Amino acid sequence: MLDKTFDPATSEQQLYDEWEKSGAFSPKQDEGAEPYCIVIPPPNVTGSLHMGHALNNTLQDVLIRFERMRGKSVLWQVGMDHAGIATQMVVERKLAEDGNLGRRELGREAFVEKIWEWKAQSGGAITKQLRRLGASCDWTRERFTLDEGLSAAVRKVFVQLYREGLMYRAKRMVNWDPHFQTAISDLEVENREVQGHFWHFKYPLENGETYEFPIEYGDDGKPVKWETRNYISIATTRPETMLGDGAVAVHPDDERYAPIVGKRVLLPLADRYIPIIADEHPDPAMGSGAVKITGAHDFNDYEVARRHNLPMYILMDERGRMKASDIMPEKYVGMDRFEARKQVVADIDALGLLEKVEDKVIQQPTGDRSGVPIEPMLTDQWFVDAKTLAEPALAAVKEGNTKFTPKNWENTYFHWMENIQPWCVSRQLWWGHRIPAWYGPAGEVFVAENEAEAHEAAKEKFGNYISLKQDEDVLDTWFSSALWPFSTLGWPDKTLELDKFYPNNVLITGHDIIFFWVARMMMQGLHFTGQVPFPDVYIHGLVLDEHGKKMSKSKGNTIDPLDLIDRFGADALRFTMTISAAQGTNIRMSESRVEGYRNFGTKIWNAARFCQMNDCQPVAGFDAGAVQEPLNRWIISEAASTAQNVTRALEGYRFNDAAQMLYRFVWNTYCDWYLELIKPLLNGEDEIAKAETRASAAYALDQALIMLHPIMPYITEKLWGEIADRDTLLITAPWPTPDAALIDEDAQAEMDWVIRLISAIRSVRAETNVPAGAKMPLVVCSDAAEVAAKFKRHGALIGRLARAEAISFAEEAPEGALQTVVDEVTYALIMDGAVDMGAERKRLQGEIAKTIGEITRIEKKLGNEKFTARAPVAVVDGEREKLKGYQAQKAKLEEALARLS
RNA sequence: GGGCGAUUAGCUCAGCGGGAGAGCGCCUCGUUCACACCGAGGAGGUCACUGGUUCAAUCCCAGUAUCGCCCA
Repeated sequence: MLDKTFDPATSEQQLYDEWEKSGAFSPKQDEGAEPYCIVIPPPNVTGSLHMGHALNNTLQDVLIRFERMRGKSVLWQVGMDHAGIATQMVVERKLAEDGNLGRRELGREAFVEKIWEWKAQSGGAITKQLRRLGASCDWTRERFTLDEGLSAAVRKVFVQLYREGLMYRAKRMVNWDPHFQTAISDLEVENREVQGHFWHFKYPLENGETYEFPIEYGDDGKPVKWETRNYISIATTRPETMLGDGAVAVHPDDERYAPIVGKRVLLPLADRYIPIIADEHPDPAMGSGAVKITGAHDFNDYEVARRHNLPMYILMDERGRMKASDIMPEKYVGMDRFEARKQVVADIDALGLLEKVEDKVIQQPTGDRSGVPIEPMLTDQWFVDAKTLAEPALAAVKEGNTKFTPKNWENTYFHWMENIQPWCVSRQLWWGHRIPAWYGPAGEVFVAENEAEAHEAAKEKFGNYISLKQDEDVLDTWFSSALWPFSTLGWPDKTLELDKFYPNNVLITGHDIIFFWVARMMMQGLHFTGQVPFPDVYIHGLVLDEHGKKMSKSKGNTIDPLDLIDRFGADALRFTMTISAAQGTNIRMSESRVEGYRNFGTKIWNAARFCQMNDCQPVAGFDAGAVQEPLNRWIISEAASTAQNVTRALEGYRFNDAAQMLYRFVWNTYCDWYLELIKPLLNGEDEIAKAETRASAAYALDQALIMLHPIMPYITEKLWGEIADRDTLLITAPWPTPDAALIDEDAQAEMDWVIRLISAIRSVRAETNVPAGAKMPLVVCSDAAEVAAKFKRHGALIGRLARAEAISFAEEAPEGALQTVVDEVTYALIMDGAVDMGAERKRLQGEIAKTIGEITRIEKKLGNEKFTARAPVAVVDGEREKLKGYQAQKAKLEEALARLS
């Protein structure tokens, strides 16, 4: 006998181990089975399970389990990425906490050794947590981006791109993170709004020259008043960069400055002369309309400087400290950039050149990991020619070889791909794939898959052995992640797995990852395999808190999925995620929701318990199509149409619909009605009907367990095992095959009538305050044979569920009875005590009013000639039918009311 | 500034050209032998606003307002 509730804590671990041991997580070896593969978006080796992971992996697991049950050879390829910056940060911090030598003191080799030690001990916590969620991924094939095989793939890709001219080293503007002292890609930069200042400086014109500057304008927009100026006014949010200015730019159409374009100003503090140039970049409406140009420290200025061949002065070192150079005044050398900012402002002020300071909200580029302001800087880095790689990737989506669901995310993808910038892939870190480039004594570059090949190349060039030095830098983590859909399957080797599981079937991820992942995997996948990595991309929403705010540690509004699993079980969390995952919507996570779906689990648990108590055991060889009782034909029919709908929903990534339909089937159909309706049969005398009902109840429960399994794997597997001895675990049980023959519309219509009749009687009783336990004689006011036949079949259970007794037939309702109308037949309930006639009258009047409302609406519609002429015949006929029904109902209700008076 | 999305019951959200739905919450009743993590019944909505298309609009189109996200 089952307990009253399922206890996740005592069962989940055991069930998971059982699945894993059974080998169900690995693709089944069956030549005939269609392959199905999802590759996990690799979580970060430092990461732990958060709500986003819980959602992402729940949806993947739902599909994986669904397809596995459909008999496919299923692979959920799992693994982690090495997360260059994040991991290096974690380990450095840990070394510091433990009072060890720092990274630089340790040296590269020893430090990397420490990271591997850390990974062995505490890395990959998330893989254990994915198990708790119930993720049925193939752990035997777990991969890590720094595995030998995947590293070889990275080297091969690098070398090939280099040889094809799609990978190059260049001096370009990059986002420099002074905290980690590395370049990062623009995707790793967040623009944060911060309160800053707008400093207005005066740059004096050379040789004391002057010009007339308009300061007042008339109604026609023309200047009416001027002042004589011997300076140009510029405004900046970053005063320290003025030391590296190469020019002042004004818009070519800006008449205010036309007289001084081409002249020079003295750059204060630096004591250099710089030109005033005309360029489209400055916005005349912003500030003074004149912009200082610091080519080496601003992306826009860099473009201007290139157009005008301006010198670009690098002002800072890798930590963001002002560094010594020809143009750097001695006093600032060594100052931190923010200290230098204060000093520059003070010094300009001292020269009388500080015009004013405004408060201004500025968009501060910030390192998403370090949290410090990013310094745009001109440095030597390796870049991928993303624009060239993007072309086929763009075309693949345009042509529909890869489709996004929901489709509107394709716009985001297109926008990014069409405006793609060279991808900076080198990182000044130690943890990652070291760049396979070696340098000769004069900086000659030899790119090769290993050192020996580099030496060979060098020897060929120089004719003798020379010593080479490998590039110190490593590659962006996402460079290796981009290869994940095929590198994990063995590429570049031609493996069986690659042949079978590439392209993957679908990528499931959040929209914030479209750029990081989807775009780059599309580019690399197409370039190196000639095929899209996946035909489908499903983009799910974000998990927000109850108030619709993004969860973040700093806000303190995070909910820990593991905590929810502890309290409500993994199934409850998974069901919540699944039923909330409507396409194109975010998910607000609230505990009460999870609790509610835990209750849903308990509901099906108790339905199984009821079956167990009533000997409803699955019967071997049960033929659902041969069942006789309408009740049983009905539940089988409902199960079959649910199966059809759930299958279609999952095939179309409509997760919420699938969950919703299952919820309704289990709770509203099976538990609320079917189990109640079969009670009289189970307690009855008809042994044949009883046996059929027991088998049908067990069959329908099995169907529910099978279909719920992808969403709620634990509780369903547990029940599956508890209910009967099985040939297979539920995880590998067959998914229902669609069978239209099982759908019996007659049985559905008949049971629908039973349910409506019972509901109507219950409603009358409740609204007229009939005591809940009272049984009332029921008079059916009809002489139709059809009605009598239905009562013959279902009278007993109607009597039981509606608390009616002594069912009789008559032409008219007796005086003083409660009455209700169902399908144009009046039903009278005889009350032996005093009936609350006032309540009854009011109730009937209400029903009549409602019916009249419907009649009026339809009459108006049918009265419209254009409607009858232009609307489809079926619709018009349908309306006429409805009208007739309502009219008959109104008549019956009015009769009933009349009898009361 | 550009793009995308949202606005439906007290709350959280589905639906999307022909009778307004769910969960939670609320009210009334009920411990009848699966389940109080329950059952029965009920109240509650000019589907943001303004126009347009259509025989018919919560749904399609345009605009407005408010909110959110992304990009510059």
